[in-house]
Amino acid sequence: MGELSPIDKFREFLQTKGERLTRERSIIIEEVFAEHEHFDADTLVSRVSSNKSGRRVSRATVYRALKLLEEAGLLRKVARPNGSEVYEHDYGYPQHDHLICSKCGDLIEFTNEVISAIVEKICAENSFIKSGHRLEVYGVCAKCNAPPQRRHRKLDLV
Amino acid sequence: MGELSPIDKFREFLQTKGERLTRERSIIIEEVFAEHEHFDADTLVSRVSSNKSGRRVSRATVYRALKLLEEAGLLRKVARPNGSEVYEHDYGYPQHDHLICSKCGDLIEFTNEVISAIVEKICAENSFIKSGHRLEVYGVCAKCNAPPQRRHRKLDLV
DNA sequence: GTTATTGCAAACCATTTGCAAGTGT
DNA sequence: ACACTTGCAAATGGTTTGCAATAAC
Repeated sequence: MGELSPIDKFREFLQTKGERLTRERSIIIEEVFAEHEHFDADTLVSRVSSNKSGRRVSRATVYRALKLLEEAGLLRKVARPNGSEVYEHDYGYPQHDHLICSKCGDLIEFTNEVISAIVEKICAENSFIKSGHRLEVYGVCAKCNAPPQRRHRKLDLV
Repeated sequence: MGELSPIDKFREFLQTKGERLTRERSIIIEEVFAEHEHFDADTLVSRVSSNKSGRRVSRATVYRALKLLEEAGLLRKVARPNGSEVYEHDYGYPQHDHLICSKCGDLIEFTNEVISAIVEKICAENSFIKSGHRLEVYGVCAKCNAPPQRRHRKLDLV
């Protein structure tokens, strides 16, 4: 069985709900899956506004589509580095968690099977039916934590 | 060295910032530490409004105080079961994480040292200076997942 | 043709903020 | 006295929604 492409998965999802794959939704999903990186609603709104097709998609429609994409299992919210939620692909990508830099806002992904296993065990012990988890580690990334770098380092050589 | 009470810890914190322990802040911290349970800003607002002393504390002041209590290390945000953030005591309580029931909104605490250890290791590997973490497990708790209980079970015995 | 979807602008909701009056040290 | 804090009401900012026009099936 070949894996469905995101858009086909979405089409399938919409069909089971009696909803429609509109031009706007196609544009949105195309932008969302153009690259595998984290994004927030606002960023997506500007990306679909400057869309090559010249067609604009309203903010409201983007928000409505994001909700559907989450429901469909194509996206998931993973963090809120600066207040607003950040999404990432949740279709065809392995489970992972994030280190969140409080200075630059960067998300660093990591995977760890042991954590997942422990979470499973804890759920079992509590008769808790897990649907997912989110592990966010806060702190400062290596880059931001580097010693105050000499500015204009090249000048030292002059 | 005896542990400071929350209010003493707060007083100390305020002093180092050149800020004051006002009546309003005292009322708030008393309410916050009256019992060890999760709460959100809105709940706290109503609790300090129906305060026994008859004195009201405004919503703005509660929000300002919550921010200070977090800064002081007395409170931490732990989850957002229904959108709004939930606080809990973070002074004198051991590190733990939560199972979050999507039906009843309950938070079930659990502790696991292995998870903390793994998180430490991952941070080290990434030269990430950790300040804290938050592990939220989503799903349905045992209570909500129970088979639709016969209503009025006692009637069976009649 | 019927029903879902869009864009707009207004509504929402939690949280934050400016400011004048009040309070802690 | 002085600087910090309060309450109020208005502002904010991200997200949602009612509705008439429009598009998918």
